[in-house]
Amino acid sequence: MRELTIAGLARAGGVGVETVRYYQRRGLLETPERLGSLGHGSGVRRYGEQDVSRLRFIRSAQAAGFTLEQIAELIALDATDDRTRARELAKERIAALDAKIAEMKAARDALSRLARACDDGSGGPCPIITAFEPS
Amino acid sequence: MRELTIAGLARAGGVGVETVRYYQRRGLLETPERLGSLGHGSGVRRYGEQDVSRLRFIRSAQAAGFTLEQIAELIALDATDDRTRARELAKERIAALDAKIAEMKAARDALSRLARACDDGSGGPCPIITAFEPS
DNA sequence: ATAAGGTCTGTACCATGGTACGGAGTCAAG
DNA sequence: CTTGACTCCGTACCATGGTACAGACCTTAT
Repeated sequence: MRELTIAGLARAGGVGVETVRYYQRRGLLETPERLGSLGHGSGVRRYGEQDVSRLRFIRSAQAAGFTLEQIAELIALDATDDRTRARELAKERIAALDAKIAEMKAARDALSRLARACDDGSGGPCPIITAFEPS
Repeated sequence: MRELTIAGLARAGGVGVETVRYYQRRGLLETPERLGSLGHGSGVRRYGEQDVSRLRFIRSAQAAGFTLEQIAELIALDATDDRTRARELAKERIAALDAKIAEMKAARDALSRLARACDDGSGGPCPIITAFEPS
């Protein structure tokens, strides 16, 4: 454990080094002490499994639509045991996610209709703008 | 037709006046001539049904994940009859949408698991970060 | 022991999608 | 014919989530 340099951590999380540093600045990832090979405290930072899983969590939570600020709260929350708040945030996000998913499905269907209408075979119109009008 | 002022158009589209102007600057909405009550060309711009439906289209397309730049292309495309390109864009976006929807469903399920785990009833743990790990 | 390549810090810059504001002009009601 | 609300225009500013240096330092292989 604690064997990765920042580049390794970034690779493991599928992000760039600068992004890791950015998350550190935002308080989403820790910035461990710089450890020299002889303990003189001015070496390089090392990261381990904890950090990798935290980084992956950040990416997943982003995919779930949480902002970085909310993710910071989730991480803080993970350390405490405030189940009530955790559930609250989860439920809020589930509702938002459900709404967004429905919206995207509707958009998907509109696009699907559009693609079919604009098939070269049919001689009909291919009206992009009206394709999104409430059908 | 062509009876709305910019505030009316904005209201009809559910956006702010500044947003309408922004879309005009981006070339997504037209900026008609300023018409004075006596035709002296220095009055106020008026907007009609076309503009409203265009504005609504912009919002829907945004919900579908198109960027404003892509939306500009869609609008331009709507005027031409390039069915091939229209289909292409639609299909691209459908694929992206499908991927995103799947991702969001996965996130939703992770959150759902989390909310259940953090139910006050269960005495178990309420581990936010690990809730997102590939189950 | 030196050179190459990664790290660290600070700061600057970027794209996207707005939002705000000052100052001048215009319109509509009283 | 004034007053208040709205419009127009230009420009500045904002939040979010990064991305990109430069210059100094550290580590590692040769």
